[in-house]
Amino acid sequence: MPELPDVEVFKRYLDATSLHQRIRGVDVSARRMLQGVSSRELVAALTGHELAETRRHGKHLFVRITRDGWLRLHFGMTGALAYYKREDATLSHTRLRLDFANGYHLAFIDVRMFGAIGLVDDVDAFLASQHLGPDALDLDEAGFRDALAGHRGGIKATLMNQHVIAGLGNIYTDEVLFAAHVDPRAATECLDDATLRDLHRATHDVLERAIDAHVELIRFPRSFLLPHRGADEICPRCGRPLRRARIAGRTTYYCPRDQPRSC
DNA sequence: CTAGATGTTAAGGT
DNA sequence: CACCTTAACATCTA
Repeated sequence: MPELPDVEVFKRYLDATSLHQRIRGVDVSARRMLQGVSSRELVAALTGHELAETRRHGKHLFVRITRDGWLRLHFGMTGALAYYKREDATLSHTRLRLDFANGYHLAFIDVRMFGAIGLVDDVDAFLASQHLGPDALDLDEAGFRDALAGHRGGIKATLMNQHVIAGLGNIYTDEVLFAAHVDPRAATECLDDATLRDLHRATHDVLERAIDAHVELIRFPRSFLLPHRGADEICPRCGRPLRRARIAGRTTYYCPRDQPRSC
């Protein structure tokens, strides 16, 4: 479920496993996922070089290749990384595999292939060209308020809009709204300063706690909404049934009693 | 067999 | 123009 916390965990995983090793071979097995780069160019850019550092912005992960260029990974709905030693092969749904000189492999796995693989010269230029908003964890309270200012849609749609703030998806937007007691159907423009302040605080708290929990459901705080997504679940705060609705085009869980803040 | 699933984007409607 | 919903992408699972 790659939203900001998941991608941050992938970043740390890659940092801990795959930096500073010579790339001996590259296998591109999903040409359709390549964006703005040919299979041949990607292989040439990686082969014989090393991964040197990583950057994350929202749901995008960038990996610098010595001496120049950055590999860009977007994880779509089902993307993930796997670092492993077994020679025998290819984990199913591997779309890009790097073979390191030490015998290990780094695989980018993506069942549904909604993710993307690219090569960029300049990360900041890429972010600007995509009109991506600031990373959700980089915003202070004033920046958060400024980012949301002027958006007339519903708060759920605004928070999920990557051009406004980068990193929140369906799951964590629900979690942030739940933490701040805000009705997901509320209009963004009518939220008062106190509510915006609490939404900002909730965004940081939720994302940081999710990263700390390593995005493993079992380790999430019991007070979170996430473990309770599903039919017939109850609000972990008030014990009443959660409501499931379609808001901003996505399945939304919220507590009608505990998330009253609106206009 | 069908419906729905974490993301993004284009297209069409109000 | 601003906003909303739907469909599409590819595949798996309940």
